[in-house]
Amino acid sequence: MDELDGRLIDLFSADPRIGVLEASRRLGVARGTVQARLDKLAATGVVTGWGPDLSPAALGHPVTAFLTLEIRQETSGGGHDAVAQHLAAIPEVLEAHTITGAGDLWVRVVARSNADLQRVIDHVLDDARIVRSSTVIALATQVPYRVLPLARAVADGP
Amino acid sequence: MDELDGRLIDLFSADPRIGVLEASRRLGVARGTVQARLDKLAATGVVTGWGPDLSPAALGHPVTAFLTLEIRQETSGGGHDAVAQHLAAIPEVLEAHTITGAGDLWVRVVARSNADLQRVIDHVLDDARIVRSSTVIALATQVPYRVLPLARAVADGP
DNA sequence: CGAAACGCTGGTCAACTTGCCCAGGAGGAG
DNA sequence: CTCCTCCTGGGCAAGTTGACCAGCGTTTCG
Repeated sequence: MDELDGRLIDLFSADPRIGVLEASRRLGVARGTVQARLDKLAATGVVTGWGPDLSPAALGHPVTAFLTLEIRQETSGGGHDAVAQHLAAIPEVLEAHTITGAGDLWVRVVARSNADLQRVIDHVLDDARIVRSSTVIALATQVPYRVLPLARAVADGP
Repeated sequence: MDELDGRLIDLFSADPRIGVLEASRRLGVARGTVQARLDKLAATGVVTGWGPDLSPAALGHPVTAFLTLEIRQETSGGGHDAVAQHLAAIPEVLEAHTITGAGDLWVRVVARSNADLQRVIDHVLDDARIVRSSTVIALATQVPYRVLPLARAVADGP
């Protein structure tokens, strides 16, 4: 991940349609170099995919909420994984992580409206292993999700 | 956003390199149709981009944490935006939203290690408008970020 | 009912890009 | 010094793209 990789990612993030040849022209390097760098970035896992970025809002789900779930402590284990499976089956669940604290789970959900959010939450909580939950609603996005600045910082060196 | 759009997004998510022609072959529709659908999906904002997906972990930042910030109440307003600008300047800040509750801000950060996380948090809190903060560290990802299931649900109808 | 609008098909065309190959040069490591 | 890695610049066949077009079935609307 050197400075050329940084400029390469910058370029493709700003203009993903350009293709390898055009990128090599803009960066002033040979086409083979661009191909090799892209292959390496994919091989090292820095670039995980080129799929389309989807907007939940444009899909009719403009409401985002964060749920914090408390999971029943079980000596048999597997409680987390079982709940995770339950969550993964709900399309409105976009993301879920275990977090520090008393065996808690953090979940990002979206919904069509505040009323619809109630339905989604009910669906999420429909699992006996969930003991308690709290909900906060995201009002506005101050910083949209982004990794590019981090990539720049890493590429431009410490 | 009908069923064909759903299959189209599915296809390009699973195999972004295929191109319009190959997609039309696999879906059994004319090439012009695929082009028109993709144009429309982009025009309606459902597909916001085709940029490379970057992995913070592969960039050397495997530690994810969520910060909840309490912002000083100001009658002059603009406190949120000013803090947002402060946050946007920090590469390790991947995302920030205002949330319900007492004027709070929710922030996602990454760091190179738990020790490095301290440095990042210090950096985030270096703003006089931030009154209080709490931190939780993400231990494991139970459900990775995804929008595809939601897109399928929307496409396949209510 | 009839007409217009719309979306899809299946075809053409030139221009471009891709994937793959190669030999050679520059720079660092042993 | 020599090996090794990376980058360059070139060439090739095959494939893809973007832009068109006429035709046709369906839906919408006056």
